[in-house]
Amino acid sequence: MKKRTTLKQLARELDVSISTVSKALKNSPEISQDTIDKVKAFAKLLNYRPNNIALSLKNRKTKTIGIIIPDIVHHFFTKVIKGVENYANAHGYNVIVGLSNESFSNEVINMEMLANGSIDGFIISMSRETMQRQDYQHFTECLNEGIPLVMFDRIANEIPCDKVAVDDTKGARIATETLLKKGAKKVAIITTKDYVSVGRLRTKGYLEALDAYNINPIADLILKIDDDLLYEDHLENLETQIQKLLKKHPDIDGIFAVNELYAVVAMKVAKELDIEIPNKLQVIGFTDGMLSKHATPALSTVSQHGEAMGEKAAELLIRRIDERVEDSPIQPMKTTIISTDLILRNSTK
Amino acid sequence: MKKRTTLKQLARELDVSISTVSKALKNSPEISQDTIDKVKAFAKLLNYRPNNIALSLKNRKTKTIGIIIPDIVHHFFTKVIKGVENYANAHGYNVIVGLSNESFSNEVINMEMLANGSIDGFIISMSRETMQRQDYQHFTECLNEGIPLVMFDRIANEIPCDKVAVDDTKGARIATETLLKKGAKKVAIITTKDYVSVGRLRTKGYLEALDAYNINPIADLILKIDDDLLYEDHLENLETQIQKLLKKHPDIDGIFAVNELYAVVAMKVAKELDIEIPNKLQVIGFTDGMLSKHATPALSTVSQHGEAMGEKAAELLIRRIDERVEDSPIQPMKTTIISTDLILRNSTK
DNA sequence: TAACATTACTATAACGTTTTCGTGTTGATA
DNA sequence: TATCAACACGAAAACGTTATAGTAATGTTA
Repeated sequence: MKKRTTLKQLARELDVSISTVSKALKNSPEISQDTIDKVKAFAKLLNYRPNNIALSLKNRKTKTIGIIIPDIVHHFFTKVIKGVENYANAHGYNVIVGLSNESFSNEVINMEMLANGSIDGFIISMSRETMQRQDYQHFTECLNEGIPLVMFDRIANEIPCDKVAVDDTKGARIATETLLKKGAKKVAIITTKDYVSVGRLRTKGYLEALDAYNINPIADLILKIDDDLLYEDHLENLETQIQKLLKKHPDIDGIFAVNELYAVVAMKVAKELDIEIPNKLQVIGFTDGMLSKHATPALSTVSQHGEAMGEKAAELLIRRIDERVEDSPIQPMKTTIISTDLILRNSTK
Repeated sequence: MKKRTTLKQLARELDVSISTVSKALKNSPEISQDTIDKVKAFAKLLNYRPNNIALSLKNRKTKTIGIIIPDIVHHFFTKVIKGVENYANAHGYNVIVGLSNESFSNEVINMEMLANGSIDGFIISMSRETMQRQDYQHFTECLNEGIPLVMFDRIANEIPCDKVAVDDTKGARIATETLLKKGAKKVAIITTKDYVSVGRLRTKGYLEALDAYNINPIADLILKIDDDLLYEDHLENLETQIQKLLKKHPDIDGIFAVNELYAVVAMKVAKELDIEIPNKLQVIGFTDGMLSKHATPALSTVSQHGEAMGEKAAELLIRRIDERVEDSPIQPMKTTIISTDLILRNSTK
C-alpha cells in the first residue's frame, strides 16, 4: 500500500524545511521563485495533495455539513439533499447524511456522532418521534456548543436557529380554494395527526379556505391518518379509511391530501369505487414528486420546491459558519419561507 | 461562543497531565482508581467528548465512507444509500454522499474532494458519462493511493475492486419468460442505449428468453431509448417512441421495460391508446420503487433489493478498510451478485 | 565600517489526541 | 541498608498542516 505524499516527504527529498515547502506551494513572497518552481514541480510529480484532516484540525473547521433527515426514500427529502449538495459543493463543502428513520434516538445518536468535530453545522428536519415528544435538548445542546443549526420543513419554533419553511397553510388554502373554485362543493382532507406540524398547518389552510367560501367544516371530512404504523400496515389502513370515507359520503367531489402518497392512494380507491376523476371527484396533493407526475390521471399538486429549500438552508448555514469565525456579533435568526406553487394537471378540472 | 472541552482543559483544571487524563478516561491500569473517578466525573461535568478530527489524524482513518451516485432522486439509489447507512452506522462509520449528476467531471471532482483524507473508502455507481467515455483513471488512481473501492450496479469489469451487482441478465430473462409463459406472443423491450451496462445486460436476458421460446427477435421490438437528453425532453421523446411502437405493432401483447419509469410510461401510453392492461398487454418493469407500487394497475416488476446491495457494499468496503490496517496480504477481489425477485402485481395476468 | 534592511530561508508552536518511554515515590526483599 | 519491583504519574513524539517568530547571509546606507 502506497502512502500519501506529505509535506515532510517533499521537504526531505528536496532538502529544504517543511515550512519552505508549505510556503512555496502557497506562493509565499518569502520564498524565491526558484524554490517555488522546484517545489511545485516535485509536488506535482508526487501528486501531492494536502491532507484534509490535518487542515480541519488546524483550522478548527471541517468544511463539511451534516444533514439529518427522517427518511431518504422520500422524494421531497431527496430533493432537499440535492439542493444542499449543490450549494455546498459549489462552496467547497461536503455533505454528510444522517438518517433518523423517524426515530428520536437515531436522530440523537446520529447528531452526536457528527457533532464531535466532524461537521461545521447541521441541516435538520426532525423525526416524527421528536415532534411527538417535543424533546429538543439535543438541538439546544448543539447550539450551546456553538454548532450552527438550520431546520427545514419540520420545524420547532422553540429553537433559536435559522429556518427554512414552506408556507404550508397558504399552500393548503390555495389548493382547497382551487378545488372550490373549480366547482367542488364538498371537499374532504386527508391529513396526518396534529403533532406533525406540516399536517396541522395544512389542515389549518384547508379550514381557512372553507371559511373563505362560507362552508362549515364537517368533522367526518377531516381524515387524520395515524402514520405511526409500519409502512405496509399504514398503507392498508389508509386505503380502508379512505374507502369508508368515500362510501359514507358519496357526494364528496373534492379531496385535498397533505402528501402525494395520500393523494395517489385516494385516487386509487376512488377508481375502485368507479368514481370518475376529475369529473366526479377532483384531487389535489402536496409535494410534487414522481408519484404525482406519473399517476393516472396525473395529479394536480402543491409543489414545495425541495431543491430550492435545500439550497437556501445550505446558504443560511454556511453564512452562519463563516460568521462564526470572525467573532462578530451574532446575527438575528432568520426564517425563510419558500412559497409553493400549485401545479394543475389532470386530477382537477 | 463556547469552545469544546479538550483534554488540555481537563488537565489544567484537575492539575494533572494531559496523558493522565487521556489514560484515566480509558481506564488505564496505570492510573489509580481515585484519579480515574475524579477525571471521569469532571469530564462528564464538562461534557467532554473526544475530538473526532484529532482522532482521525492520529489514527490515519476517518471512520467515514464516501458514496458517489449519479442521482439521488432515484428510488433505487436512495435504497442503496439507506442500506449503506444501516451497515455503516451500525459499525461506527459515517456516510458522506457525493452526487455526480451523471456527469464525468462531477464524479471526478467529488472523488478528489473526498480522497484527500476525508474518507476511508468509496462506494460508487458510475455516472452515465463515465460509462460512455470508459475513462476509469480516477478509479485506478484511487486504488493506487490505497483507498479501497466498491462498485455497485453500474460496474466496470476492468477495475480490480470488490463489486456488488445484480444479475441483470437473469432478472430480465425471467421477466420476459414470465410474460411468455403467461401467454404473450409478441413481447417488446424498452431499454437504454448499449453503453449503459445494465441496459445491455437486461436486453441480453430478454433475447435469451426469446431464444428459449424459439422466438426470433424483431429489431423493431427492441426500443433503445436515448436518455442523454434533458429529463423533460427525454420523457416526451419516450412517450412518442412508445406510441409509435404500439401503433406500428398493435399486436404487441407484452412489454418488458428495463426500469420502472419506462414501464409506467408504457402503461400510460397504452391506456391512451385504449389497450387494456393486463388483458391485451402485459407489462413488467425493473426496479421495485414507488412508481411500480402505486401505478394503476400496480406494476409487476423485477425487484433489485437496493437496500441489501447497499448493505453488502458497505460490508465489503469496511472489511477492506479493516484489512488494510494490519498489513496482511491483499485478499482477492470479490463480486457479489444479489439475486432479483419477480414481484407479480396487476400489470400481468 | 558599523548599523541596518532585505532576502530566503528554518525552527517552533499549535490544533487534540494517543502512546511509548521516563521518572520519582513507595514498599518489600536480601 | 542497598536493590529492586510496583505503582502512579508526566514528558515527549507523532499524525500533517499553517503561521509566527527567529536567523543566517547578503546588500545598503551613513
